[in-house]
Amino acid sequence: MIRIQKGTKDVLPSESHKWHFIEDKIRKIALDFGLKEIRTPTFEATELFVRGVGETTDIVNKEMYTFMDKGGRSVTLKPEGTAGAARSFIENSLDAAPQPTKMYYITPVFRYERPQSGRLREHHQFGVEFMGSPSPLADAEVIVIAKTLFDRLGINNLELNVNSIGCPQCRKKYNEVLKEYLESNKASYCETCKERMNKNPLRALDCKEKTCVDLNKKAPVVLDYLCDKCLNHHKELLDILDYIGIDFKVNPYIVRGLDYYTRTVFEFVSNNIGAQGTVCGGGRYDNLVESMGGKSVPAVGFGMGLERLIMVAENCGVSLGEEETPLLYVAPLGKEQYKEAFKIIHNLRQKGVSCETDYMDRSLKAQMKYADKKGYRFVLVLGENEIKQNKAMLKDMKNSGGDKEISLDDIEKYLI
RNA sequence: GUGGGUAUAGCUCAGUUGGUUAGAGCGCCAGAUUGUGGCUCUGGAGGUCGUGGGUUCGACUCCCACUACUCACCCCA
Repeated sequence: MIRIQKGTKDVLPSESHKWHFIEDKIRKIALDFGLKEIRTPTFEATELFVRGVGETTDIVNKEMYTFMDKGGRSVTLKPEGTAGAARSFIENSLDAAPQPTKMYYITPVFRYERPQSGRLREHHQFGVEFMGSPSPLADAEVIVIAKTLFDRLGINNLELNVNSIGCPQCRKKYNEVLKEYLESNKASYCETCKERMNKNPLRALDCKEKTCVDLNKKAPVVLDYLCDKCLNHHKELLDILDYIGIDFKVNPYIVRGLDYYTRTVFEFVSNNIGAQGTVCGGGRYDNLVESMGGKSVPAVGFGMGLERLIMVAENCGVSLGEEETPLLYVAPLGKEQYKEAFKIIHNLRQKGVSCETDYMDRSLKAQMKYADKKGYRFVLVLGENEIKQNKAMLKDMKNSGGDKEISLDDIEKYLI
């Protein structure tokens, strides 16, 4: 038997309705917020992600699905959604349309990692990208979009963490000070933090080791090193969030693992889906479009892991809709009635009625069981007499008193 | 890439100090006076006990290796 690939998942017929439910909510939110969907290819030139996501990131260094195609091109399965959206924005001159450009997508993304709870090699993201506005109102609206989805799904136990990592100028200054502090306490930090000092000093602040946590309490904080413009941007965002009543926590330790972020970074975190608790992560990326060869276009966005979202919903008892059930099951009694049953359902479907009949050659009793298990609301029993008289009993499966005799000519009128 | 745990029916799991035909519940199929679902009862199908070695008269059970799954680290949604 050939088995499914490591870190990938089937969405089975019994659970696909959950995805439809969430996708419907997302599309409604897109309408409410003025977002249009963008669909970019599943694979792109490897170079796009190397330059977009950042050469030093783990995603690019060890997690990409990269291969040579038959024409000798190096291509990569998208490891995130922003780079492709930015590429398309530039390539199609989307800045020629009224700005800002507000886009969303629902897409699979691929990363070669060791799977664990809440982490897959192929997962799906709902992403939002706002291109063209430097305003903290754009940051706020992006955050509100994510929050609105959680609210409309009934998920209310996520914590919003907000931080600013400044622009390249103030971040550079901060990185030096931080590195100095880390180095001066190097002996006391854990092994992984010692490595982080060179690779990505900010990450050391997020360490969970007790000794590191204690040391970090005295470490310099990014917010103290922001330039005036970055600090104002940050303050304005917090002010807006406060003003409209969005709960959040300023968390100077949150750091995103993609190089393109500037200023605002944020996460919605859950504490009941295991170690990988970040359901949504995003922030501002004011330099990405320009660095990829476009104009200087400020932007802000997020990615939300849909598998994680479903885990959160299920772990806190939130319903993700119900399986849709069809309307009418037509049960033929014998060989002579099968063709007539098939014709009846054929005609009803032209009128938009969802219906089904048997072709497993089952007894009436077995057909009744089948109709019950599949959740049919009505069953029409079709025997020799019924066809002769052009009348049959319509059985109401939910309410046994509701059975009635109907004409076979206008069945659809009786299906409520 | 590193560490821990697990592997028996489609699913969830029992299986005694190693003992001969490997079990249960759920699900699936069929039946309970022959044209009526849900509840109940009866029967049936379905397993080379993850794979390969080893110990033993005998291994689902003990040992080793491999593989897969899983949780965690790193990192990320």
